[in-house]
Amino acid sequence: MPLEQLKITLKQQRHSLTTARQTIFAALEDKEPQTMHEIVAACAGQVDRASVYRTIALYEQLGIVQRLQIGWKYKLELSDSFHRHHHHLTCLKCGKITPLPEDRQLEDRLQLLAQSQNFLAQGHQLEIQGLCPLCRD
Amino acid sequence: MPLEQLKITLKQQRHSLTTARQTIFAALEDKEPQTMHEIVAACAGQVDRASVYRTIALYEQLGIVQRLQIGWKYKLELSDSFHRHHHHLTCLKCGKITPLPEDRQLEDRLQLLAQSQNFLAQGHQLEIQGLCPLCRD
DNA sequence: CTGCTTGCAAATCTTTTGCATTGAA
DNA sequence: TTCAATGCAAAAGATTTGCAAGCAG
Repeated sequence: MPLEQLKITLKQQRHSLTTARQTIFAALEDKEPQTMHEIVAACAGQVDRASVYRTIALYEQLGIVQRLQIGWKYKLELSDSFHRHHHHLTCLKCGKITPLPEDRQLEDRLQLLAQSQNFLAQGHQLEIQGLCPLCRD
Repeated sequence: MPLEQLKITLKQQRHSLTTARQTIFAALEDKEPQTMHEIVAACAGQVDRASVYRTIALYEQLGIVQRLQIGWKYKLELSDSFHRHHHHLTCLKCGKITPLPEDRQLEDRLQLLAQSQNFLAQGHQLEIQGLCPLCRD
């Protein structure tokens, strides 16, 4: 149960599980990556804008959410501990975001590339832009 | 000569090569990716903030510069027509950005992945985050 | 209870726009 | 000369902060 995992993660770092934090978590669960604006809207009437920002910052710090560059602006989604690690395809025409299935070969290659530069890789972000099946015609 | 290429690209789309545009181009040439703030600072006294924004927007539209998510904020650099296509490694500790050599195998894999979803890939962005050789110790 | 969280309002920072003026072709 | 491009100032939008009040543990 993902809510359970949220609770544990917060507890571990001595943060409390408030209703505002649950609301924001719920707004992110099982959704495509969203903009701050969308998250604030989703919590309208329940959580103040400032608290959304504060909570998202906390969640990023605790590795609960991750920020992605999707097209022009950044968007937010639950991180790999809550979703399976994945990347996205963005349609440049209609803006639709499609998750990519995990690809071992790709992941291994990235690890190797980092090593070739003597870097200790800890994470990565990838976005492929193009036209979705519907828009490519 | 890159300046020549800038001139041609602008002419083709019926845009003129002004001194402001040259200044901004020069500020981007042979540099690591920069924030808007840095570009504005680099042009201080020569080009107004508003013109920097307008010019960068034009350059993105014409494919002269590209926007990257580097760590927390986005940064800008000349695009692949002016630089060789590449990706970056970002050090999470010192913030240093290192370009990665082009990797055919990686690029092919990405193309294949997009195809598997019936997407027409037109571009992609990749950032690997980790610790650079100096900070990993 | 007690201190961490929140809401609210105000302050900052970033980006965009309107408009009169300037400059490239 | 002519219209696109620029500077300046003001508007709009996004994010952050101070502080008193509220809630979780």
